Amino acid sequence: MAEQLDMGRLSLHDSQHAPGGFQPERAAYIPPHLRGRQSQPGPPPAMDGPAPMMNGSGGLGGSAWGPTRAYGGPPQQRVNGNAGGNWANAPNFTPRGSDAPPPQQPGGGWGAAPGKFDPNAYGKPGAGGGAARGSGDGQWRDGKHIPGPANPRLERELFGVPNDPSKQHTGINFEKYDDIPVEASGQGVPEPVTKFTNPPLDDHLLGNIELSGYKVPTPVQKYSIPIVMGGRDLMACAQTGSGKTGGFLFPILSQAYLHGPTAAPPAQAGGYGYGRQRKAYPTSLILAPTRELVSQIYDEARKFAYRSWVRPCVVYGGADIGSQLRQIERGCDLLVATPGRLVDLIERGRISLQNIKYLVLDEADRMLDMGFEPQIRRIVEGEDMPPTAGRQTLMFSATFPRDIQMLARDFLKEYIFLSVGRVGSTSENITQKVEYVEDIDKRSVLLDILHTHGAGLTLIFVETKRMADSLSDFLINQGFPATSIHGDRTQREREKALEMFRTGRCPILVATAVAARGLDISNVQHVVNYDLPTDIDDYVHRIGRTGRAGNTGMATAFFNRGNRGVVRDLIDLLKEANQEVPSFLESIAREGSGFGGGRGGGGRGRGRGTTATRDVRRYGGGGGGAGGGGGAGFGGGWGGGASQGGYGGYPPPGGYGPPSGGYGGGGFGGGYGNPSGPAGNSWW
DNA sequence: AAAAAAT
Repeated sequence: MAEQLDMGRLSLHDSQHAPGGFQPERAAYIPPHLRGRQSQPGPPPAMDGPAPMMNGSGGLGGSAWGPTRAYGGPPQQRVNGNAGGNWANAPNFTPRGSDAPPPQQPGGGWGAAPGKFDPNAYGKPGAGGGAARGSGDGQWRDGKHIPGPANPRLERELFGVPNDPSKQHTGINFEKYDDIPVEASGQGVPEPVTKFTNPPLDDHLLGNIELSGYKVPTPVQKYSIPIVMGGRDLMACAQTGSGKTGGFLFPILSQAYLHGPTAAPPAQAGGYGYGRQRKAYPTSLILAPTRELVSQIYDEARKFAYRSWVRPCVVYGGADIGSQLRQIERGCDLLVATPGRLVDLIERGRISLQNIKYLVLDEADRMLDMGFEPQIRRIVEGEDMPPTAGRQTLMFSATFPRDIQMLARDFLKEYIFLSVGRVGSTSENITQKVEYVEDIDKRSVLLDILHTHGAGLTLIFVETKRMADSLSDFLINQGFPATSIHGDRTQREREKALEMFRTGRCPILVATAVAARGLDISNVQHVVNYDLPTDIDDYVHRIGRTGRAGNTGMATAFFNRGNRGVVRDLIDLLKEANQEVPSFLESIAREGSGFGGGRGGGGRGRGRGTTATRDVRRYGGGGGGAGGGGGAGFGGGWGGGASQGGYGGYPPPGGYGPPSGGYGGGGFGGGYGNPSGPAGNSWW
């Protein structure tokens, strides 16, 4: 079945093939070591003049960074002008090309005089000009970034029409984010930036940021930009909505624009016959857990890569692999992927990681929850990815349990630890209500709510896929324009449901956890937790779907005794957000069995169960911490010796700072680096 | 307990 999402995504590129022009059946692929080399006889033109516009000739770009554009179009050559280039600021990185200069490099290859390549090297006279490709159709030449031509149509697609609410950016930016607490620790933390300016950011990137409508960096971005641009590894505890996508895309792309592609081709033995090895060598890899998330990141990347020489690609399962392969073949500098599909492509020999300079693991905790650890380890440690010293690694995770610490220890080098406050917790623009509703009454109470708050988008969370189906069926039978999204629906159905919801044609969406995190849907007016999650972090994520972008939002939760496991966390959260705490919550909390409210005992004690964000190297390194004393008031954290008890309240009332007696001993049970106890994410 | 993810 054709995947609508995929088709939609790829149609851009497809439509950019030269109309009636050169359109080979398979993308012609120039192996990286042959790029930057003449494919046709003829003297190389002078390189010092302005970049020749190659209208009417298909540009077969030359970049060791990634495969080349094979189709006709405006200038696409990305000739390697910076020999030995190393735009990653990563220290100790040796361009591979200098180790293994490939044969047949007339006119100098890697390590030769910069800027002496032939911009016309891959001109294909008569190949016919096509529409500008937009993202990634700029060039790198003579050590300079030469952006592609403006493309109004694409600009509208990427950035939207001004004042079109359906295209407005949500969840980021806005000065109100300034009150999100951020704490950075580690050796040599650079000063945060306060604005989007050059320096340190590249002008072309700044232009795209402006087109995107972002005015001020979010707190994560203020810190991550100088950290990443300074060549440092980063472990950031931050959640969706904090602007972390920009937090890694901005510095990565800025470096790419400032320093150009690496001139190093992948050193590889064996023949490269044309059309034989069609392998992509991306320089940035971003891994994320869900298809929706990688799509979203890709969409952002396309904006910020607009007219640049960096070409973003996305791959994920459930969609036609053929079209993804073709997309990759046309050039792949920055790859956004779910782990499974990436492994598949690596196995097929279509992607090599040996040019990776930037590795980003987004929502790392979620990826481990979903069982991706083997694939992730394989990708990072078991393939041809450069070792930690040869790349820059950025990890983002909402929480920092033991297994994530292990991952950080194995994947990162001397990293800076960034702890970013929870967006939802500080904002009071979400009105949270908790109602006591027995299971059998939920439907009728929901109908009441839908009748009362008719206008606007309503997102309803349930726990099971079956419930999602039955509830949306019920609502439809009751005459409500509802649809549903969950993991048993096809990718196409999911996309369709989201689109119907986004556009308001189906203003009621019943969702499982698949939609809880990461989805940036604007204008959600009301989030109903029809079934409360068992994890308060999930609750925070869910209600974070509303009240975004400075709008006010409403969140209603149906609570009954089946949810008493979260009652303590819920109360704390409501108080923290200055919300009313219904008295039944307090009394049910008192019914609870004393210590820990049933949570801590199993060994997961996680402070209040919310995002725990301590830099273990500072606060938890000692091996002896016996599960943390669980400071007064933090219900969890009594897990006993091997738990992570007491390691973290979320920003304690007094803000960040060294842990004081108030919250636990800060002991990570068995100690950082020693996997003796139960796994950090064990079931309870 | 559920969900998601390569085929």
